[in-house]
Amino acid sequence: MNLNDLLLPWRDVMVDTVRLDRPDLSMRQWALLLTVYLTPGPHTVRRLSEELQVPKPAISRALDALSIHGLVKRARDPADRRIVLVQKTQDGSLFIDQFAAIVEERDRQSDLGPYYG
Amino acid sequence: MNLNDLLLPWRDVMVDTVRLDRPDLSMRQWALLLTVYLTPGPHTVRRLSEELQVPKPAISRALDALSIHGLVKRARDPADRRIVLVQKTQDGSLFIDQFAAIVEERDRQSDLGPYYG
DNA sequence: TGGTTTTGTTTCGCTAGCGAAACAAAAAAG
DNA sequence: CTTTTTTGTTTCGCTAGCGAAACAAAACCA
Repeated sequence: MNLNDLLLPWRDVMVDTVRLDRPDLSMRQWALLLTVYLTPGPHTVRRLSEELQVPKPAISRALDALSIHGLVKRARDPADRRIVLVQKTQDGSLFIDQFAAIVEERDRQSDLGPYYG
Repeated sequence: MNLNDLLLPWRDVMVDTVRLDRPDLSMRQWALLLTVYLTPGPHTVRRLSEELQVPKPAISRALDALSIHGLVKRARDPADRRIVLVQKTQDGSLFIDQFAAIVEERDRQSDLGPYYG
């Protein structure tokens, strides 16, 4: 598999996400969002900070940004009220689905090859 | 194909690129970089602006950032000296190759499935 | 109870990036 | 020549994001 076949879907998806009007997220915010939606929880600030290898304040700020767009929400752990549990939202699930649709479409195009585009 | 199979490689690659120390590029800068390296040229500021649907000054600034990291270079078109041709560099090619290695590795992991991780 | 640790947020000074508008340089048109 | 158009950069005021350090609140410990 050559470089183009491998990376072209990535280019296409990135260009699509750059183009669209919707919330333009930084790479960190994307990584955080996808982690919350695709990997098993519970997702706490501490765990996210360790997993992404990003300082806690940066996680906190990124959560602010994602929350403003309604893509995630914070909830205190009732068993230990220091802990913040990062949770999915309906809007966030929709956003992820739309992103998945872009990825799927671009993957499909790439699989067909240039002669069928 | 479910949501996880489709998007997990994306999450993993984004997390990897967030983690690494090397130049942390914005989504726009990534889209621009991959466009220059993966699609046929010549790449002018105007064409990139139209293709990414991003204002020209934003392209110009993104090129500044990428140039500082040595990932692309600018060259005036000798035939029409208004035009700036955006060109690949050796460092940029290396950077792209490293990114491709991450994508390949993550795709491979995903193809094996969770039982072989 | 009074320290200590853990967890997450806020503040601080700073840098990078944004869109709109103004600008400079080169080429084209008249 | 002298406009006019094309191409890309710079300036402007502003917002968002950064890491380090300080901070607040809850839980733990002795």
